[in-house]
Amino acid sequence: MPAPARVRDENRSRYAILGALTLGPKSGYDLRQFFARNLGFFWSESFGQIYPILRTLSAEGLVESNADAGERRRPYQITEAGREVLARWLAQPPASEIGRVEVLLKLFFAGEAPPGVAHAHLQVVRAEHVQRLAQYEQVARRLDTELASRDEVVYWRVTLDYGRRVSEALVAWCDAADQALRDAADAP
Amino acid sequence: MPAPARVRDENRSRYAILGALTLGPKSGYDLRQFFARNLGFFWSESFGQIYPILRTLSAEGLVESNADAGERRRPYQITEAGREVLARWLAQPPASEIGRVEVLLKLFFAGEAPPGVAHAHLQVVRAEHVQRLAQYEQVARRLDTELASRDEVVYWRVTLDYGRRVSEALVAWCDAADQALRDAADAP
DNA sequence: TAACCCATGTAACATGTTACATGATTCG
DNA sequence: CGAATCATGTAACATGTTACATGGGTTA
Repeated sequence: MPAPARVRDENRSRYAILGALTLGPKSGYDLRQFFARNLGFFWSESFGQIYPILRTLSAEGLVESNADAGERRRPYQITEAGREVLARWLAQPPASEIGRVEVLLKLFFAGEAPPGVAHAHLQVVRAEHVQRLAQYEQVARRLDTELASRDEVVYWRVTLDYGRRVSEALVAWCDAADQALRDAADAP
Repeated sequence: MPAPARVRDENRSRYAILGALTLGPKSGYDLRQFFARNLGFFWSESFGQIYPILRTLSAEGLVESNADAGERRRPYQITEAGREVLARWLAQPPASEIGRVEVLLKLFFAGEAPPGVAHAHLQVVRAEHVQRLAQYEQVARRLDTELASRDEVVYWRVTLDYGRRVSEALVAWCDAADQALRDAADAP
């Protein structure tokens, strides 16, 4: 018998999965797609997390599945107990982000790198956020049409707006930073 | 004999430590403080990482220490080989950030939470970034005075500016999001 | 001398991704 | 039928934090 995959209470992936299931029953495969398609830039889950967590959530009675083991698809749905556990977590103050921003590490020490490296990195970051902004516009259109009537749409718009504002700020930052590097190179 | 702590080439903490050592010799304790004080919002390292990594870097000849084992302080300095390895890493394109933003997860599913939760979360985030902005101003003053003459200061300013712009964008986002939630509550 | 910071280090745990194994189904 | 995709699942690895153990130095 394999050791039961212990999953602590604080594990955020648990709650991400419970949250996704409030929008309708989903299999492990569906969950993966849900995160990739709807929250890709802010959250992701891999199969290596999803399947074990679904099993423990099921053992705890927070989700359930009608499908028998071995069946082709095993969609899970959230239980009433699961909704309560989720609601409690949602109400806790959010942990502050202590992100590790690789490009900033590379820029901070860019004096050790060949010249031009900082500029190249800024171009990469800029292009990425320009592309994100385009994708956000697609999502915005969906929120204004097919999803506009849903109660939760205001929360989804707010989430989207976070992404838009951050990406806009970072595009502007890339431009300003590039200019600052040029100025410093001109007047040494 | 304990199994040697394997540390892969791609481990970013290695390079963060090498980078910090380009600014002068540092012990494990110093390194921890260096990250906390200078890069706290963008990068952090814990002792559990620092000490084992210092040992492997030393075994690889990328850093060295004059102190004997057991001495009170063991400051390490980067070697020429270390500088080369670091420079190679710095020149690689930065990995794109696939951050997991807890507050966005909580807002996305806030329809499942008691009313008022979203508002409370936004206030927490707002306060945090207002505070960050104040700290950034302190750093800005140091960059304009004692550190102004250093060659690398332009890179440090750029790093700081990233933080400023993101925090400013997020304060504005909190205000706008709060307003949007109020509007939605008024006109249901 | 007791309390507190400095400093190094380890072990246990938590969390997460990647790569693989396996097989069903669909579609050209 | 062969290739691609759907779908579940596991094992190995990578990375990281937290909590603890240990002891030297400083100062009230």
